[in-house]
Amino acid sequence: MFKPITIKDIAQALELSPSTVSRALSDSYEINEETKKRILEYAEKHNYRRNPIASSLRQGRSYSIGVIVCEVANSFFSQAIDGIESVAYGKGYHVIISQSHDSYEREVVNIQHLANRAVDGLLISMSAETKDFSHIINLHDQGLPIVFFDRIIDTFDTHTVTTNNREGAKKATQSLIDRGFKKIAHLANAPHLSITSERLEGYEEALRQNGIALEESLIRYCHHGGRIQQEVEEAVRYFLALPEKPEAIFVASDRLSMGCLSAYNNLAPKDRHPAVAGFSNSDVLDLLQSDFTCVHQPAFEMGRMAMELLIQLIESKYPVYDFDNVVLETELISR
Amino acid sequence: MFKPITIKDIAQALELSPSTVSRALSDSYEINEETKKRILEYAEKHNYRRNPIASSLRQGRSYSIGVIVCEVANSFFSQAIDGIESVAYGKGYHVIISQSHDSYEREVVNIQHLANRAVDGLLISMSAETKDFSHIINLHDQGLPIVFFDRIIDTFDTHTVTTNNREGAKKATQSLIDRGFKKIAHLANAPHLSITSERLEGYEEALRQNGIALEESLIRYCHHGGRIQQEVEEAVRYFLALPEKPEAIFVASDRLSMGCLSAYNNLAPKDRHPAVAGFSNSDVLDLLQSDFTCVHQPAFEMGRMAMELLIQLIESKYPVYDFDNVVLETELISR
DNA sequence: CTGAAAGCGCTAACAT
DNA sequence: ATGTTAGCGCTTTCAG
Repeated sequence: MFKPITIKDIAQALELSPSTVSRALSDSYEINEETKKRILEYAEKHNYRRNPIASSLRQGRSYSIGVIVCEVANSFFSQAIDGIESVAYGKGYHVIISQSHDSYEREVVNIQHLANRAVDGLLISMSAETKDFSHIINLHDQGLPIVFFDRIIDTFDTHTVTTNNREGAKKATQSLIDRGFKKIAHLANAPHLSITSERLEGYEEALRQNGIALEESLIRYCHHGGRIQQEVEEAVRYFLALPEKPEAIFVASDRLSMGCLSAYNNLAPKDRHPAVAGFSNSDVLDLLQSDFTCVHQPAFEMGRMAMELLIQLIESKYPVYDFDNVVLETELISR
Repeated sequence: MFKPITIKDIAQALELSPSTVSRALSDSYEINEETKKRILEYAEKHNYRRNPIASSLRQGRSYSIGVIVCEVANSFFSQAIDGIESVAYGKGYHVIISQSHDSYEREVVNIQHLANRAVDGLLISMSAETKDFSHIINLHDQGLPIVFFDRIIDTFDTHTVTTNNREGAKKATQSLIDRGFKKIAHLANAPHLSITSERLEGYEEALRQNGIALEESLIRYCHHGGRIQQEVEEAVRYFLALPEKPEAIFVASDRLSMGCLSAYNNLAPKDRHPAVAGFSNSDVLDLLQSDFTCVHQPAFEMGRMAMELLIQLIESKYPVYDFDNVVLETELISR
């Protein structure tokens, strides 16, 4: 029904060859300024748009990259995506976003889908459920450039962008200790995530340095990253049922904080809510609980960096063997 | 570096022609079951993936659709996207998400980008800032299928999916009246949005039916849809400075509710906060203010429907002149 | 039921 | 500085 104008049409109209037109449109130095101007003007006037599909097929590149995150409705990831896009658009790349919803199955399907869709590279933050990495390793082995951010696989030779999770967790826990709390619980993410163990370490270190004994019974994991509110509620019920209830909780993520505060709201009167500190990039969570202290990750910057590293990989003429593992610092926002 | 296997490779290996292989792979009835099986098995074994770019070029279709929303970090839109994806994946379409951040400029750029990127159709929810629709009209005139959802342009002949905004607003306002409030303000979205006038109508209707005089001075618009927190704060300051402060506010959107509650938190002691009811698909807003009554839109369903209508347009053999304007009901969730 | 051949729109090596 | 030609991988007439 609608037939866009092609390079051939322009060539015909201007009595030139398609190659000349193609070159002029990509501003090749070989083309006479005069001719170039004529072509550009004609193209502009007739609203010519390069057909990216044909171009991709010819060049073997799609100028699009895929992003896999657990969900976009999450402050951290939406900010990271903004960072990714800020770089991508500038360099002529298109960003295709895909959500795993922290489900292993959907992650596999989506990654296949994207790879299949001929993206030039992948930006991945692992789903909480994923324990088997073969679907990613396969693609990587086949030569698809991949950069991990936030939730990484450490047994993987490629660029990564993370935050200093250990230090962030330590700061958050320390802030609770400074407020006089001793019995500090930890609501953790899925155990096999990179961020989980790092944040756990920071929590433990803070306790140790303050001479507080670590109690395993005060640590609860959420195997689906809080995707299922029930698992968070169970953890909260557990805390509430303890003979010695925690005075404070260090929560590992935004989503968990949300679920945790919500569960306490439902299950216990306000005066029995513990103090909470946790990782969060939300701009509303502090409203929920006015004394909510949060560890803020530089999400935008992380997205930016990850995208830049990915483009580096994609555009490198030679195989890259030297990988960057960027670690950015967190910021503690206390009230 | 990485060279995927092609139809030609399979044809060569099996001593068949590429056309036979192609047909077998798309399960054509013309192909001998035996041959088909051989081909499918070989393809499977060698991990063949159809090159979607070549396929698109040939077929003149990309099997991808573009979605433009103001932002994904918004419960309503993220739920709508889930709905869109649920249909898209089932029908073999790919979804490319793009955010306008309620900025006219970004909306134009992104829509161009998507159209340029050869999507088969567009699912659009207008940005709050957009008053000039020519960028969309152009594409539509060129034959690009477009379906609007939530924030529509009514002077546009195509399918639309919305909620009954008037009725929803009326219910929310009525709930405030039922709680005994008489002086009810309205914090509205950008004035030129379709949803804004409809929700305003509902608000006015509820007041009228209860014999409450409409006071223009109690209505404040946020021209950037609350994208700029400052504009929300200004409105709240305005309400707080009124000689007769509103006892309750009907807020037009999630984002505005967030900003509004946040602003009150910062600007006034808790006992001076008005009751609030508003449109929202958030699962946390009620935690902010326990008596927050919200009008919930069937976001997932809206996304689903919009996508189905779009596919209908795309796959229709003949030009479509008969358009559906689906209106779904809202649900009032009161506390 | 299978094959040959053309072509989607663009680009790049190889002329000239 | 411009043109010729071939081909990316796939689909689809048309022919057998």
